[in-house]
Amino acid sequence: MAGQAANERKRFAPDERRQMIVDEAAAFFSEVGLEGTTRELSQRLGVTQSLLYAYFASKADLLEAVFERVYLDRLSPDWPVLIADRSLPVRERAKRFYREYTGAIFTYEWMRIFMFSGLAGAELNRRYLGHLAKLMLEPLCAEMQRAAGAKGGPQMEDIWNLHGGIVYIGIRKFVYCVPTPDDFAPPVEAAVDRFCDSFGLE
Amino acid sequence: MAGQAANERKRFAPDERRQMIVDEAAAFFSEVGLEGTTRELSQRLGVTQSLLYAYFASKADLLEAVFERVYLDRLSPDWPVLIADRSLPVRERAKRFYREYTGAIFTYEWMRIFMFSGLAGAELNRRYLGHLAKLMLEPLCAEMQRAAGAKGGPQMEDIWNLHGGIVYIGIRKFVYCVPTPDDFAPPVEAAVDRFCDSFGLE
DNA sequence: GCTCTTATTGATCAAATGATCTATTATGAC
DNA sequence: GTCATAATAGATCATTTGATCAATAAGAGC
Repeated sequence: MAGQAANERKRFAPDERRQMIVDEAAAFFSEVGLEGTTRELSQRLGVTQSLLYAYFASKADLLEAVFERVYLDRLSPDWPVLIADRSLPVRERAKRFYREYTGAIFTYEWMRIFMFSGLAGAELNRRYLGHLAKLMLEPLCAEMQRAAGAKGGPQMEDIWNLHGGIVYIGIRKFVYCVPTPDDFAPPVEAAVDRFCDSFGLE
Repeated sequence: MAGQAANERKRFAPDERRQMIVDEAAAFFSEVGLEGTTRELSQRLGVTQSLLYAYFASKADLLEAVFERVYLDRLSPDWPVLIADRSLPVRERAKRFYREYTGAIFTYEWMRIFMFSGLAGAELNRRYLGHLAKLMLEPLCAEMQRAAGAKGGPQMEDIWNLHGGIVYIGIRKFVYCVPTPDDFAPPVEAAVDRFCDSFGLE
């Protein structure tokens, strides 16, 4: 059961092989944590451990590549446009944004790698949250304030509360591994609805 | 700078020493993660690594003791009583509960150990969440439904949304290490208020 | 002050792990 | 088919790490 037909040496172009490694590494480290061993990863790739070091100078180097792959392009450039689109009620914009946003990040890999790296104190996490706030949440907050007018809309801390309530669904599912609704859309929309209701937003 | 006056051997009663170890272990593992080494822990205790094995059969055994110490008695028996106390409006009950609950769990140690062990798949986490739901959240949900009457109160998934929005404050602070309000009470109360408002609860 | 119990130390083992280096061989170019 | 390039394997090193055990000495009781 140890090494079956493992001696079939297959040769790949460097770019292709590199991507194979990063892909599998993302899946692997999201499962077992950032301290997963290079040996176990190489086994899952059907490849020698030493091969990893032909593509990455160190394990930290490989992890950095994983972070980049996982974080990169998760924040769609369409979302700031959507949030600023005043032809739609803010409520509808918020719903669409969070439907798409949760669709993008509610995956086993993303949720867990984000948590693992957050706990490890990765600077990348704070940078990501900073971008998210600046590009999506602060504009959303401003749009809601504008729509609320004299009634006084939400402050950023309120927006973070909305955000947290929604993201927590993913945490329950992928970090705590407890049952959640199969379809995320209904609870997400309900959360946005309640939030808008409480601020009297259209 | 290595070992100063480290050869001062101090003797403690077993119970006392055991508690010293568990206390320091909780602080240690919450910082560096569950893969922190027994050697580094023993250094912080000013004690030999082998001493740890005089009190715990294995590292897993020590970790279990840490989990127990961190989780035990976090859920106050007063809370179910508070939640069921119909001499107060549900809104007020919910506020008090979450003020006290966040006061109990919003610590560096608790938040991070809970995350670390959650990611590690610890059964203890799911059991804790099960207890929390059964003893606090489900009764709270029922009380809110009762108070809402014909208007139709929240479902459990709504309660989880309220809960998540509040807990997320602690996650931001202790896991992601990003700025949060110094005083948790205002955002917590605001979240409960919005939630109750949206369900038309007194 | 002496003795006895046992909390604690120091040395050590075996396995695991990140990393390196040379030998091998698959693949494309001609 | 032959050759040269370089992708890959295999062996190996130096640390790290969980765990064990005999030796030591701190502190209580007499």
